[in-house]
Amino acid sequence: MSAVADDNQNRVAEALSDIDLDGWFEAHGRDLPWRRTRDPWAIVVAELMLQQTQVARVVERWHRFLDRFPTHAVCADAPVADVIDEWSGLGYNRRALFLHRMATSIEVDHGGIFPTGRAELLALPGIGPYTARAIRVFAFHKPDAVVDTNVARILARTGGAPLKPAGAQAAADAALGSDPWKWNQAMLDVGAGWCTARNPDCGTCPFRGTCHWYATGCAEPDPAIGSAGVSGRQSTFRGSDRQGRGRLIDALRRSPISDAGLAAAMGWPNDQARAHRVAAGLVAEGMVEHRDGGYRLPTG
DNA sequence: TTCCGGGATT
DNA sequence: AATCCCGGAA
Repeated sequence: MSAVADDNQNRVAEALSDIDLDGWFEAHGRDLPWRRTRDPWAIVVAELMLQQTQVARVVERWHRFLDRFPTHAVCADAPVADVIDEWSGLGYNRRALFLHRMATSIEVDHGGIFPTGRAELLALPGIGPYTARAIRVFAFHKPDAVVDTNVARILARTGGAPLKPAGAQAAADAALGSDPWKWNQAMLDVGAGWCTARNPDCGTCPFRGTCHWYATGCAEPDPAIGSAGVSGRQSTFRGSDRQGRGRLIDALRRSPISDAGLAAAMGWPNDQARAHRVAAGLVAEGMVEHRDGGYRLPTG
């Protein structure tokens, strides 16, 4: 934690520390399948999926993915195309690529042993500050506090004011309870089910007695808006490069596409230039191969 | 029909 | 700061 914690961080830590989150979790926490394992591979697969897909739909896909790639070694030995294929419908397909590269790195760089250090985890493809801490606490019971957008929203609201980037993580670190696993899972559940972005359920929230925003009658503006780590608005999907990329990857899951068929596959039959530009980006990322006059998913 | 969520990367 | 995906809610 920061040595120069400001008043807002201190308010957050006090507001959170007054609550028995472990007890709350026992009574109200969600019983999710990835909470029944401590296998780091199973947990990292869940965390990557949860970065982009809602819990209800991840459950089935998590089981299916692990049936096909039960260990990082199995995943590393499989063609990248198989992992991208299994990712179908989940969105943000490059995370399938990251998962395959991660599995390979664990084999090649870590002797097949899943690393536990924050720096080693951060160096793995697709793992950032949140996921590194999530692996450490959910697989290895290390005393880390995770800050995703849900937790960041709780921090800002309980303190009653927006936090700066360093302040959000520091406040969570300072508030971390004696059972880090339960504390973090409880925070994620409160953020997802009570302290929601729209229409928060303050009446039954475990923090209603200590939340500074609730004490003000939830006065506008919502302190979570613009606070560090809280996601904001996003660009439209319709007509975006992302949409064309998604269409191409989906087409390539079925069969290779010739240069001549590229624009149509991406949904831009009248814009060859755009199709080839966006496809070139996918090639550069390693999501797609271009050879023999066509595009295909990478086999390596 | 538009809006919303979600962390990592460049 | 912008980009990356898709389904479900509003």
